[in-house]
Amino acid sequence: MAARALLEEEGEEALTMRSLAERLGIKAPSLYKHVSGRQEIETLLAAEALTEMGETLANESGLEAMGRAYRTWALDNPALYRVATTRPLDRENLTPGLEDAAAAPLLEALDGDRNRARAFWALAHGLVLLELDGRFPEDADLEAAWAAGLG
Amino acid sequence: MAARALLEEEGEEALTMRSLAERLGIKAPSLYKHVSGRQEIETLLAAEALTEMGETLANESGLEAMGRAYRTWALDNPALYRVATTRPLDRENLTPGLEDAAAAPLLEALDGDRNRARAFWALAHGLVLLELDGRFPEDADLEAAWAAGLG
DNA sequence: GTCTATACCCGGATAGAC
DNA sequence: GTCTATCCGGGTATAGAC
Repeated sequence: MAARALLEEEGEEALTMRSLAERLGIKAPSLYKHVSGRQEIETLLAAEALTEMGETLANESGLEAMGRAYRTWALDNPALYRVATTRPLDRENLTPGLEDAAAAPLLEALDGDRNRARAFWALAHGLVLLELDGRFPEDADLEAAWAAGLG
Repeated sequence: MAARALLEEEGEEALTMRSLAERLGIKAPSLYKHVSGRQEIETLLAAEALTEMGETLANESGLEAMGRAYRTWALDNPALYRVATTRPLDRENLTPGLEDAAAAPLLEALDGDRNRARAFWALAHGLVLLELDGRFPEDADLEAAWAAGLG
């Protein structure tokens, strides 16, 4: 989708109906013939991101590898990561099962322990967001922080 | 500060120069005689939040108790929590040492292990944000997730 | 499906009078 | 330290012609 490229090239706030239209070579009002509004675009983006993140984790074995893959994906797609994870999900307009499918690889790696899966997700989410927001000192050894959290 | 009450009563987006002025019974342009702009207000709020969070953790012993206290503070001050933690810190305009002071109690509880302290913070931050954003299922046992992460 | 025109709302910030 | 008047920018979305 064009929205994704716009998001990553110009940042989260640049995703507006006007700039998206401009990128597509049309005028903003024309967008409403294709989507119902901004919310729908964000839901589509979140779905795409969740699917990709699930696939990424499915390719790894072991918590350490999954953590590394999670971080890499997020740092490679920071704006999309935020759109997909830092706001309430519009579950009513999301393909049923998509959210669970994205979480499945991790849950399997943890033998179905949902509490540990939630804790792992939160740890990874927190580490990624704090890194993206520049909250750690410049000289912080983030690999070591990940290792400390997973150990 | 009046900004804090506004934030918690009406949400993060309600913190505008106009609405803050209205709450103070003056007009928006008058605010600029007291602060340089919106950024300064956010920095003051972040400083207040960090101080309080540090004090809150200083009153607890043990990681479990600190986790509980962290969560409680964040859920009691969700909008302020976000202002203070989900954006880059304007360190140049923050009292020197304030950031370190807020982190000190946790660092001490972990015998100065910065990596474990960063992992703990990230875990707590992730759990809080995912909870605030409604990302966990309604029936999720979040106490158990916290316990799983700290165990 | 695209356009133009437009309505409507919001925001941060400044100038200059009092 | 407050006001009024204003500038300038931004956003979502609709109506109606083509």
